[in-house]
Amino acid sequence: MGAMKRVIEDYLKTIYDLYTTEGRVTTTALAQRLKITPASVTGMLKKLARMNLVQYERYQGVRLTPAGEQIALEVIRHHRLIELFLAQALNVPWDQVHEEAEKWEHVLSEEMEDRIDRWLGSPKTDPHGSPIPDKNGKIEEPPKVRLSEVGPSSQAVVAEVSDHDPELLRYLGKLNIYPQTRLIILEIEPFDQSMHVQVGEQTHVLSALVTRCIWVTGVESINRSNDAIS
Amino acid sequence: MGAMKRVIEDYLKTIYDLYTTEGRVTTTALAQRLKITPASVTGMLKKLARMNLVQYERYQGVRLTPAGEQIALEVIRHHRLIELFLAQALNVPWDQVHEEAEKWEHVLSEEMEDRIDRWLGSPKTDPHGSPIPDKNGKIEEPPKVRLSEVGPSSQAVVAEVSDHDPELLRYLGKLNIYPQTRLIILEIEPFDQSMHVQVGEQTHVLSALVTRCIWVTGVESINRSNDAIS
DNA sequence: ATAAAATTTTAGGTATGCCTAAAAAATTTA
DNA sequence: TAAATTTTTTAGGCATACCTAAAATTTTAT
Repeated sequence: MGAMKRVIEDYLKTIYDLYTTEGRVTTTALAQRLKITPASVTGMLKKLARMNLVQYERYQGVRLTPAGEQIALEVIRHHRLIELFLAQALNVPWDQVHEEAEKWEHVLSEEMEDRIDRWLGSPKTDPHGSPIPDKNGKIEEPPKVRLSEVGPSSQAVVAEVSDHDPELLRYLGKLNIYPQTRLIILEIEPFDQSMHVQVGEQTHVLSALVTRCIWVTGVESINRSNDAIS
Repeated sequence: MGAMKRVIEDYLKTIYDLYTTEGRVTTTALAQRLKITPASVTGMLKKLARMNLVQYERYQGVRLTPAGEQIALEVIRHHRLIELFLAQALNVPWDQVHEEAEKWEHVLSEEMEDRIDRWLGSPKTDPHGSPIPDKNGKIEEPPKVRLSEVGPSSQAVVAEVSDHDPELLRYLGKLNIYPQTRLIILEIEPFDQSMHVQVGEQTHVLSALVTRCIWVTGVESINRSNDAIS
């Protein structure tokens, strides 16, 4: 039982991701993410439960067991190390590294994982700012909020950016918005929540669709009457 | 028809290899290489024939069609580029690159293939001296002979070394025998064909098992009475 | 040339991961 | 709270790549 390594790893990784972002992992959500039918998901969850990788009760959703979580974190570590390696070693643009890492993550040996980690100097985050779990599966999730939650007249630093849509990443790249970039939130249109944001010397207007995909830390409001805004 | 990319590519690659080294590709030989039963091979060959990747007639062995050969050469190109990239970018010892490349070769995108090729400067051979097919599937096989075929009192240059056995590669590494290494064949024991070979300043005795795994070019006999051998 | 041996194929079967359609359970709405 | 809706599961199937055992064919030996 358990021949198709790739499939199992994709289930566990996706369950981990849904659990940490949504809180609850439903059959339908998994089916959508994995692009298969809910019926197939139910069948597979039973198998994963028999392998002690997930805790599953009918109609109650799934959770990872410690064994399942360990595998999920290993795959995520692979994924993020590969993303950063592709970006740094081969100069692959940040909007392309995700798709490739989706495939490489399942075939990377421990030995190569270690070598890549050493080559990169044991990095803490990938090109999108996502934290890289360490060898023991420990992952540091620093507190962060969506840019869409930040009020006007404040500043913040980009922590992480959604990595699934290459189009979004190319757009942000054009705007010079990357992890670590300092943003100044000038004002917010009440009508559609679009946000006037200053990046370096330039000002951009970001739609709510975009600000929801950007996570920031170190939010501070700018109270003093500002000298050179107008 | 044709879901399991990895399996198909492994068949085609193995057929290509057996065809170029043995001349004829039998069901049993394929079964041994792929570590499955001959019955399974027969079944798969029928499928590959229906996909127009091989030419197959019962009891007559297989050959690749042009379409099959193209895929085989693409996989081989992936494999050898990856081997060299691992060796050069990550310092992976030459006895370990093969195993990793066996897995990576099936998940490498064209885009990354190109990037790796450019990073390496469009190399002609992999770490074991095997020629790397170009983008169009053209592969240059320079004439070469097994070291075991070379007579005594001659010199030659290592062209290629069998890459399947890590143990052998570690042994050759210890002896400083790599592609491009100049060898001087001093004498050959008539009893077991073991060969006295000079590498740089050192002399080693290589068993026939080893000399059959080393391919050389530029064989020249050394006729003049030599000054400093004894 | 025929018998013996080896190779290859056929026949029938398994596990896997997916599917559709229908039934069961949970959730939402009125 | 009951009815309507949505979600989830069950039941039954399909293709894939593999297997074993037996039959067919080819090759080798005498």
